Amino acid sequence: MDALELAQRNREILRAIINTFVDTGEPVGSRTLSKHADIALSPATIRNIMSDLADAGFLTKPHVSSGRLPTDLGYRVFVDDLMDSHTLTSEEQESMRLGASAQAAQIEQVLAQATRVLSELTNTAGLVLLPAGEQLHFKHINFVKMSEEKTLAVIVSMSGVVQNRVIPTETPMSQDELNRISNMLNEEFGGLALREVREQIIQKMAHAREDLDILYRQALKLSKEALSESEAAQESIFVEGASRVFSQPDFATNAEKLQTLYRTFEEREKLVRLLDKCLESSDITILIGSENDFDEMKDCSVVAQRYYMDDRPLGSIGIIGPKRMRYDRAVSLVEWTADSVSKFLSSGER
Amino acid sequence: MDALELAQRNREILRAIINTFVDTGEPVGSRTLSKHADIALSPATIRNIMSDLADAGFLTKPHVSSGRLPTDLGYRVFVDDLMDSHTLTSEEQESMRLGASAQAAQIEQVLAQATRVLSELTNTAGLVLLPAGEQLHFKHINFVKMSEEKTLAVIVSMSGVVQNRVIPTETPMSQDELNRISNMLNEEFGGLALREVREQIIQKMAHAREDLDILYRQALKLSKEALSESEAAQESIFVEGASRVFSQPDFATNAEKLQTLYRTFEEREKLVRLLDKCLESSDITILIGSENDFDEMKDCSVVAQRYYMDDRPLGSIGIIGPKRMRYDRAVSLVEWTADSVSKFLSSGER
DNA sequence: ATTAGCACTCCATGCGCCGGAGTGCCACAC
DNA sequence: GTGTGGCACTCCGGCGCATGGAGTGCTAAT
Repeated sequence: MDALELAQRNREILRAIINTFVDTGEPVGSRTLSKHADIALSPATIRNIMSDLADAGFLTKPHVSSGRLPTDLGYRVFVDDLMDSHTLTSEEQESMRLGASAQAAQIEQVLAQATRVLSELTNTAGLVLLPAGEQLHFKHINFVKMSEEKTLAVIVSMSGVVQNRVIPTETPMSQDELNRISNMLNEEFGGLALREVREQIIQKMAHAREDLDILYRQALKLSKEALSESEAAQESIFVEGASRVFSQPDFATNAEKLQTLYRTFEEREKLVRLLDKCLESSDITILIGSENDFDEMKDCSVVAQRYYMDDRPLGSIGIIGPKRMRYDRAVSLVEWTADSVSKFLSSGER
Repeated sequence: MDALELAQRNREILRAIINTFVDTGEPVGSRTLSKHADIALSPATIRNIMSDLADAGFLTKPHVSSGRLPTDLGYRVFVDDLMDSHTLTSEEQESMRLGASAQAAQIEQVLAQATRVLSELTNTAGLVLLPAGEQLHFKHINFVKMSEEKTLAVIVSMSGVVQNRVIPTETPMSQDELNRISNMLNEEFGGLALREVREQIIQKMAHAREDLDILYRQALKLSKEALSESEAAQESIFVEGASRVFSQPDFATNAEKLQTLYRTFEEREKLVRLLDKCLESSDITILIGSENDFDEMKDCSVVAQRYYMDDRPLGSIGIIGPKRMRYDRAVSLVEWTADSVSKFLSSGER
């Protein structure tokens, strides 16, 4: 008999356990729970139910004679089925107001601010994956001559992301020539996705015989360099308020865990991978404990959501915190933030 | 009678104490020291000397019956007078080779790599203050029209630093006009310090009557916006390997200290202030413990040095680690790194 | 089915004890 | 008077032990 299917009451108990555990951080015992307002059962009965829930894999206990706490699976059914949806207070909504000050800001600044607020409100680390590579659309390219051998390419995307790369140049060109090349490219490729631009360049280079303008061929060559694999190199992430995670009582006591966690946050590479995963689904993504693939983060959960510009997903924004977190609030706040950011990026405000 | 002035022997003892303390991390006692090869004195004698050194303020002890460890002042005389100068191994020198791979790199990447190596070799956090504001010289400016109300300014400095700012535009201009404005400015201001450019713009705006080209006046206005106070906003810093500091036994045990230290590293503002201070002197700067003005870092020391491009100081590079560090190695490595970076930035390699 | 009772387990805390490392001081020797 | 051996004293840290509290699992009664 499936503990979940059968008994509404069991679900109620599981929910209560998780709620109080999230609240207190202590394993919760049957006595404590029987005092809980909503539950009019004796400790003994609750013990039986707890035992069932533990058999079903939703609860566990740190040692044989202590209270229960949720397993990853327990949290999973909680967020999927049991959780009340949290409604944001108007202050919370207000804090996310991407104010008039941001009016003239670059996309990075908007995202950074949103992440900061998100981190503050949830008391976890705020993360945002910046738009990169495939997501970007070509707006403008510009070349600056740094020396005889080096040229700086500045690529501006429609969304306002600016990338720089230095490219070595074999055939020296004057700044004037570079300017003319910029102009050509801007007219030709404006508005296309970077991927498309890359493809077109390769095509055109293949077709371009000597009958073509030599400058044009230079232009193709330069821009190929400038745009090559720029996605991989540029996949980047902001992290805001990581120290909030470290000061959570769940970690602050355990020095080694803290160390490895700190290193993971510093490297960032794994965080990128996590947020990347969240990019795949249009729904909000919740990864609880070991559901993410990284052992050193098995005590953390991730809540993240894509953000858009004009219905095109650009990146993802979310939080990472201890497994023991207020998932209801986290979900609402992340959704609200992703929404605000998307609206801001898409609206005429920009 | 000054313990330092008088006795060469006392200095020898102090040096030995600091060396072994740096090595072991344990307070060092008279017995331990008497076994030290260089010291042929009985524990009792050493105790007397230690007592003198403690009276002079160079040593202290955690509790009444434990070994001695250096005070900040003790470290200070150590680095000033007692320290042997460390000669780098050829591997160490080799690691700092800013290799051919960096050939075509931007200044940020060079600095980031140097800092990473520095952090690895010293097992502390590597820091670098990026060139900003006053240090920068104008190379190229470029405007991209983002929308009717917003223009993106891309400023490239001689050293290869790229800054972006979005500026609100009242009078809409075509991309073509913007290009012409860029050209004007590039010709007019190329090579000047940003500060000078700002000054000239203000001067010229004051003098510019209607008899001047309207486009030129627009140019001045735009560039003034683009360059305004850009220094304050852009003063920025790289931190690499902060986790190395946190895992030092000096901190790893003390959870609260760790917390505040994390936060300090995350905010970065204080780190900027520290490195800024190091910019003032052309000598290598060593700040031991409370010698820096921040209480939360009174258990840390900073070793930093300016780096140059063509004899112009651009920023500073260094490390921050626990007070108990190998100052001799730190000094050599920081000097060597700053030197390598300066040579790289100044030489024809760029 | 639910509950009261009971024996049992485990953790955390506090206490006392003891050994080790180190100091400070005194007296003695050269 | 400078260096040294000896000795009493201090303090830290680890260990064993007892104790109380929280909680469980099981059984028997309602």
